[in-house]
Amino acid sequence: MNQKPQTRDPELTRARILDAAEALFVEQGFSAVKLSELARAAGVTKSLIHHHFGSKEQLWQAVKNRAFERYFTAQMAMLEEAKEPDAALLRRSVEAYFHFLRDNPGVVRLFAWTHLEGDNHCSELDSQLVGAGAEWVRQTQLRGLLRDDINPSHVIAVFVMTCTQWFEAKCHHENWPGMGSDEAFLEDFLKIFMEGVTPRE
Amino acid sequence: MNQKPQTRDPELTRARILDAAEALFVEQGFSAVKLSELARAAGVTKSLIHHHFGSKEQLWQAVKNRAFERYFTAQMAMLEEAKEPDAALLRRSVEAYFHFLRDNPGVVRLFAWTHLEGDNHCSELDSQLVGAGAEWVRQTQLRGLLRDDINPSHVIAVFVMTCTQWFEAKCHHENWPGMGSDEAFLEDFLKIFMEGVTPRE
DNA sequence: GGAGTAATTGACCGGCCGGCCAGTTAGCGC
DNA sequence: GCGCTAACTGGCCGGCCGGTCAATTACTCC
Repeated sequence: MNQKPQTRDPELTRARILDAAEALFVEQGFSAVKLSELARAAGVTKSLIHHHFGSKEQLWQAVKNRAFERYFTAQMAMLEEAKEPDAALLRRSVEAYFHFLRDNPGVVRLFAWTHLEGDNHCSELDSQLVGAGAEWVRQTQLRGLLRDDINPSHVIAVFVMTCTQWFEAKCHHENWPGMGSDEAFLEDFLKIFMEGVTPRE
Repeated sequence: MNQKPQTRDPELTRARILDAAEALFVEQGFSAVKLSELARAAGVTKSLIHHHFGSKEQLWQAVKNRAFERYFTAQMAMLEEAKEPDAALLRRSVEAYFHFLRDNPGVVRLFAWTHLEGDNHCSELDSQLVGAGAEWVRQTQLRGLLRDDINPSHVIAVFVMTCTQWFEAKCHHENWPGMGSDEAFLEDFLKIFMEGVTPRE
């Protein structure tokens, strides 16, 4: 580093390291990232990374914690904005979740890396989300607005997983014949999903 | 190697290397696997791996090609066994696919590693499967047995993606409150999915 | 203004990696 | 039986990794 005066701002330094680390870990996964490359991207030296985070592994844990905390906070905010639970709200929630993932592809990739390493630490946060969402579905079922022969957690799981996999596998399914755009797929998924969870007359 | 006589069987050697490689690559991903560990698991030396496959990267490509070819062949066989397309056949196909993935967790993981590295080579094989499946859905729609306002490829995509993500994210969602077993989830998914694709009277 | 601390740096280290090389030998064809 | 080739081995190498260490210095507190 030769241009910026060596002023001290440890909080800013930690944030820059975490930002650079997140970008590289999301793109390449833990093992493929080199600390020398990460240091360069963050504008610091490797020693400083060790000073602030201890080790590469601890930095990786910090990146995941920060990202999942952010995800949790954003989802909780959406949940708390929700009005009276009914079928229309469920539909809007699915749309919002789909658009959130579309706008945050890093989240999707981070989940995939985390699943592959068998790390279920993210459940500690998002199980509260799923629990709250399931309670919401249960209330809507009690009011007769959603069919009540389906496990409410499974209702949440179906749309969360379909949306997540859509964005994880984009490089794969975009070559399948006849596949439509993000919005076209969302529309079709909602047709199936909303019809499937609505009680029959 | 000290016990087995050094008999020569290059086909067997290649198969042993590929088997060991697949197991380790599926578990750890390309970057984290060391050739020394792989050689030990295969019962050969590193030099022999280079002799047969050229490089670590080429071995990884060979592993993926072999695995996706196997997946393709198995799915094609199931497609060709299929009787007259109707809603019951769609249901049985979803069940069969779910059980295939349950019994082959390595396939799910290999797809996830492949997606993360942005490799869409697997599309070259399975786009034929999706095309055939979509044509099958289209015929069923024409007969009035499935609702015809949904893109047939999206019908295939919805169940393929939900099933895949269910097994990829198992370590994650098994901690969500209220979640059921594999079969319980499959039952609920089928309730939603089959109701969603069936035409209303 | 000086002492002390923590932020920050650059050099260095031991370990380990992927790949290569020289050598051995199983086995096949003549 | 011999020549030849490809299967197979063990040692070695240069490069690069994660992490450490000694040193510098920004900055705070007294």
